[in-house]
Amino acid sequence: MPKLGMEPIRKEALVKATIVEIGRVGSLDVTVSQIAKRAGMSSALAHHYFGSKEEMFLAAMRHIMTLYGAEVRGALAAAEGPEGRIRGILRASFSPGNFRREAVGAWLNFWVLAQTAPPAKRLLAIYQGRLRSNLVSALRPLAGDRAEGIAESLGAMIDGLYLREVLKSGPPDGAEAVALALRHLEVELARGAV
Amino acid sequence: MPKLGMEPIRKEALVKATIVEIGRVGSLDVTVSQIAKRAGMSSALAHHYFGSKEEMFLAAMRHIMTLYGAEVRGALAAAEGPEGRIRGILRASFSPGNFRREAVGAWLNFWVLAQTAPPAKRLLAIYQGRLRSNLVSALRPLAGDRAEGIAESLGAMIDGLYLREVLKSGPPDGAEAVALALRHLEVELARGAV
DNA sequence: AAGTTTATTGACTCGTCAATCAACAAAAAA
DNA sequence: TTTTTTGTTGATTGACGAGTCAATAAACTT
Repeated sequence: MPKLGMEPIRKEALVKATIVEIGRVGSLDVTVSQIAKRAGMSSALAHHYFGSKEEMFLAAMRHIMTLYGAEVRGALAAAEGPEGRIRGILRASFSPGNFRREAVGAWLNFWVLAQTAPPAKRLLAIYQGRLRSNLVSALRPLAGDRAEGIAESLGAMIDGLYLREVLKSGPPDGAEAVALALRHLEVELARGAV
Repeated sequence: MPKLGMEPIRKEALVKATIVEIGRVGSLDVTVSQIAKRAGMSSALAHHYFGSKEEMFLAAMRHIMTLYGAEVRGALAAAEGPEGRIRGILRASFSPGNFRREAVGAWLNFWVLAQTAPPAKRLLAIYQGRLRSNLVSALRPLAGDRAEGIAESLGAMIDGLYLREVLKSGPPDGAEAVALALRHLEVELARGAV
């Protein structure tokens, strides 16, 4: 039965199952067996490919970040002018793919892990650095030396909206989140113009 | 040796130890033994007084929220005018007592729990309701029917700043957080005036 | 004095789960 | 064809930890 070249297929299945299960249970307390079962294999195989549960979760987060990064790059390429670029970043942040329950739940648990686990901390730093740099470079032409500060507060706003998304009951509403973030931005820029 | 009337003393010690240990370990995976040890008693006694680990953690969060609530009430009583009231709420949110590492770490883990544990969910809803109502009533005279929207975005901002606080390394800096939140507010209000 | 309530803990139960291992199967390489 | 590499799992290990319990003791009640 063993077909060759299963590794990437299995890994992808595990990564997706990890996200689903963590979203379902709401914490990192999911067992490897649960994840493996959802991915259609034994827990031993999951360990075989990833070595440890933490490694599995980190791979899942890398996957989420990769998708997000691709969406941001797409939006940046299509955007016209600095303001369009910022709108693009924000819309990507709250797009249905990234702002869905499971992904946001994964983020929440990732934050917990990043407090103490160095690999998670590093990964988070990379992500935050990219977001920050994207925001700053788009803001620079609009806000000059206020770019850093605005990027900072926009970043906090985005995180806060993610957090509220996990905590609220009811269906996700990316549109409202984008609206709030955009209003914040708009208002900051308007202030600069004054 | 048993002195009577130990219950409140033990409970308080446990509540404080819970916060410290969760802050130290960074997750809810602290053992009851660790907490009990820090509080200077056996784990059996901790179970005797609280029944379960979750109950213990909820008591810790109630404690944190009580302190915060007291500080907010104090600030509101001393504040002059609606804008002063909002500033008071924000300053209380980021005061050294509430914005310290341990407390913020406890919040992060509380959010995780509130995703799924109904008692935590209820407690969070109560807290969020109070914050929202405080903000809205202070904002009403300044922003009229935009009060709800501003309260919403200010709330998200506060959560986001808390989150960033746990994640960043280095000493806590409540002052900068207040500054960011106040700027956000100021800018929202300025926009209303236009 | 006898009985009850409160405080306290060491020892134990019971369950769970990450990680490992031995073993089996099929494809590819030699 | 033998050997090696890749895929796969059931069973097991080993550790850990929440919650219970029996037992001990001091204080308070009657």
